[in-house]
Amino acid sequence: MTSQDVILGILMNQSSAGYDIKRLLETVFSYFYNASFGTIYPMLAKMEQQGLITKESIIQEGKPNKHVYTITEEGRRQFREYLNSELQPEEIKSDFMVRLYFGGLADREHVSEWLSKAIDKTTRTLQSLEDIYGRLKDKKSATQIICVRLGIESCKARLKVLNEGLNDIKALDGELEKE
Amino acid sequence: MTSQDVILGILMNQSSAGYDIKRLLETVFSYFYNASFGTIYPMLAKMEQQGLITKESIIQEGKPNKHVYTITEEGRRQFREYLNSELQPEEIKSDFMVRLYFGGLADREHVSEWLSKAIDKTTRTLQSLEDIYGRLKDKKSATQIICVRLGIESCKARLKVLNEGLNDIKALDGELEKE
DNA sequence: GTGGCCATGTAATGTGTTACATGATTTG
DNA sequence: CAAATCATGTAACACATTACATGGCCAC
Repeated sequence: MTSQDVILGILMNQSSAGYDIKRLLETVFSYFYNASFGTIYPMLAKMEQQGLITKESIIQEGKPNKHVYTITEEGRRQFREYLNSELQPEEIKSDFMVRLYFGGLADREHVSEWLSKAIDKTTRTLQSLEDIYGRLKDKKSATQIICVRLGIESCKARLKVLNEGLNDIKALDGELEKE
Repeated sequence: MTSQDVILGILMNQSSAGYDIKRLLETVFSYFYNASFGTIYPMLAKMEQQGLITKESIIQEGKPNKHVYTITEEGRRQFREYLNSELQPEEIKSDFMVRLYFGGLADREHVSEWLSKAIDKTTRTLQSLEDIYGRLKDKKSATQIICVRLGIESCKARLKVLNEGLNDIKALDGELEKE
């Protein structure tokens, strides 16, 4: 899976401009995918050249002009090819988990701070996923519901362990202060 | 966090060769980090040049020779600097979740296959994390236990939703066959 | 005798991020 | 009046993967 496949998938459902694609990625996709403008805009230009999408310039008042891209038949074919291709393993790069693993080498203050930040972030992610779930529960496809539920349940499980972990670390701090 | 930080962290605990580092990453780290030989070997060479680590050649019989690297004081300083640096957000790239999101555009057979594969993989990951947990529960630091428990509970939550999801999809298939 | 494990390394390639450049409009 | 939002795009850079090259030993 590359950014091209993701963009094609989005355009399968509705024609969009690069800016809109970024917005969508930031909201719904942020839990499992991300791409910057520096990826999206050059990729859209490349895809247009290859005939996977067509560009339409929309002149807006009070706002910059938009380039709305629409998927072509060739683009649809390419997307179907992606769906038929081999499923790729998940790629994760978690600074937080790496630090936790090496946590024995860090001060307890640092560890507490990392845990607190992870709790904050996970809480916010959970909130946003639950919002999405509430809004889309009856409208969206079965697989999108599974997708959002996966995020929600993962966040909940994560929060449980994170909170217990933070308590454990703080308990260790308490013991030390007594001595 | 770059591969350099991870390698330094590993070498903080024990001197290792590139091959051993890869092995370790594949087992314990695989849930939240990964690096290929093409990253590890050039990085070790670069780090030696910069004086962060020292190389010792071990001549082995019946096996190829090994280059065992040991962290220097400068390397330790550099690693502490990493622990003091700003926590970086998690990076995830999940082909599986992307496909699920676009699942409405795919055949139900494909979706079932993806879910089954995800269930298999998660089950195996859970198994390996529980093995690690069993072995290290009493030996390792509090933060490493949190780290492994995060993986275990995430996998369990994931499995629950995946199994429910697969049943839902199969139920839809059943309905269709009746018609 | 084929394939897998041990063990290191290089080069080509792919892919993506960050920072910069531009500029009008709206919101606090 | 500063900052965010809308909107597009480029160029330099960082970083990593894949495939290749080498080669002995061991198990099936």
